[in-house]
Amino acid sequence: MNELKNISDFIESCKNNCSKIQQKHFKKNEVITTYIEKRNQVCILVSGEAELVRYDYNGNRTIVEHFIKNDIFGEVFYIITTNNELFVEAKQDCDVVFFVYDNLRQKCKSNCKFHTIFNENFAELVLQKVTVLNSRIELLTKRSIRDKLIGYFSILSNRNFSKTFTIPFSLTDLADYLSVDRSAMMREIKSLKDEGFIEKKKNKITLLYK
Amino acid sequence: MNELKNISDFIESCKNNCSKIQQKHFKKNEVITTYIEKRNQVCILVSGEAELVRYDYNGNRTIVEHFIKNDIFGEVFYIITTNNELFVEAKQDCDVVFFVYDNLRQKCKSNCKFHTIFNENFAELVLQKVTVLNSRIELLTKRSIRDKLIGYFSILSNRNFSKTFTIPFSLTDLADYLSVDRSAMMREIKSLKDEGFIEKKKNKITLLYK
DNA sequence: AAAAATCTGTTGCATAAACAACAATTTAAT
DNA sequence: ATTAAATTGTTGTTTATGCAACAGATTTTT
Repeated sequence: MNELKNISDFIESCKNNCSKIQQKHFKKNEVITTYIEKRNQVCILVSGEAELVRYDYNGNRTIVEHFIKNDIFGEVFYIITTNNELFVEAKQDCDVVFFVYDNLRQKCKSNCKFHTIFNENFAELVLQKVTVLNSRIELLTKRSIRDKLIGYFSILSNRNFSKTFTIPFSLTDLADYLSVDRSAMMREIKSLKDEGFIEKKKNKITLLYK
Repeated sequence: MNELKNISDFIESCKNNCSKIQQKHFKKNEVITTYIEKRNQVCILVSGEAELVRYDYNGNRTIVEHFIKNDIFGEVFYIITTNNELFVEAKQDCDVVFFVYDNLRQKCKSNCKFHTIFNENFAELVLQKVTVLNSRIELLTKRSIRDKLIGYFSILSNRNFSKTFTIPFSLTDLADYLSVDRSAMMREIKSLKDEGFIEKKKNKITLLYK
């Protein structure tokens, strides 16, 4: 079985091979897709940065997921219920590849490279996604803003093999990602600094404990 | 491709076929497995009821996941970081099937039915899990206890195709599942009743809106 | 290069949620 | 059948978080 380390490169290499794949370019702030109807769409971020967001009736914005290159998303991963208004927004200019899950699973008539290899690796990709989602649930179930911050910092620290790391988005976005009020979060970050748990220079954090 | 509607039955039908599968019985309250080392274990609940729980330093208990028959879980689905103390507890007497992910993916030497069919369906199973996890994230990102309750009730209502449904665990457990304080949740349920949004008889809820 | 927009940092105040504690009820164990 | 354990329902008090608002810094747009 071929390992699919870099999906984007792989897709690039066989894009003209399969007629069922579509690629589109999006400018910053454009809406890439919405999760409203159930079309079983699968999307892969080939370049750029995007977020799955939700606004509630109070105008609270939640960053449900944050996507970077090679990330896979789309409605296939959701049970659509009417109370959700989810859409994926381009944070930077993006290239996105679309295809439909049903087409993917059925063997392509032309038996193309894309379908064969992708099928072989799909389970692994989805499994990967499950681990990410589980970490996210870990975070969201923490009871206080402080615990959420510490948990999130710990994930970034592990991912970076270092006590120092950079928060991959703005603090405003971080609050929306942790699903808490920004000013309350800022206050908590300040306490963590004052109490000597962390050091912070712009978006660069250093953990001072353990 | 064979559809894997009922995993437990399928496993039962080919249990003696493959030496790599292990089945164990657990009594209520026993610990089925812990997510501490990364052994890539995959578990399937063949019968009974179990929960993935975490206790934090304050003694707060969180029900991270709730498993029923045919649910699939295990460390494969987690990135292990030392701050987590996750374990799966039997809520009722359980039968659980264990195997290792690496063994699963490699074709079994004896080319057994289990490996073949399971492999074919693994992506679908994991995809299913992703949708469940995404719904859970949806819930947990809601900003208030009230919104979490309404969101959860809405999921149960949809799943049941009815405005009336039964909460599948105790109210104490529900609070641990929504990751909120029980008494605060009770107060909120009371408000929902008083304001005429819901009706409640024991664990049976009826939605009175929309 | 100037203007506009967004993000950061901070604060006072309001309020939702946590904490703590207990009685009543229900369920499980002996 | 009785005791023990767990769950439910409730409430007063405390605390953490949300809300609102603003000034200064930074980034983006024109």
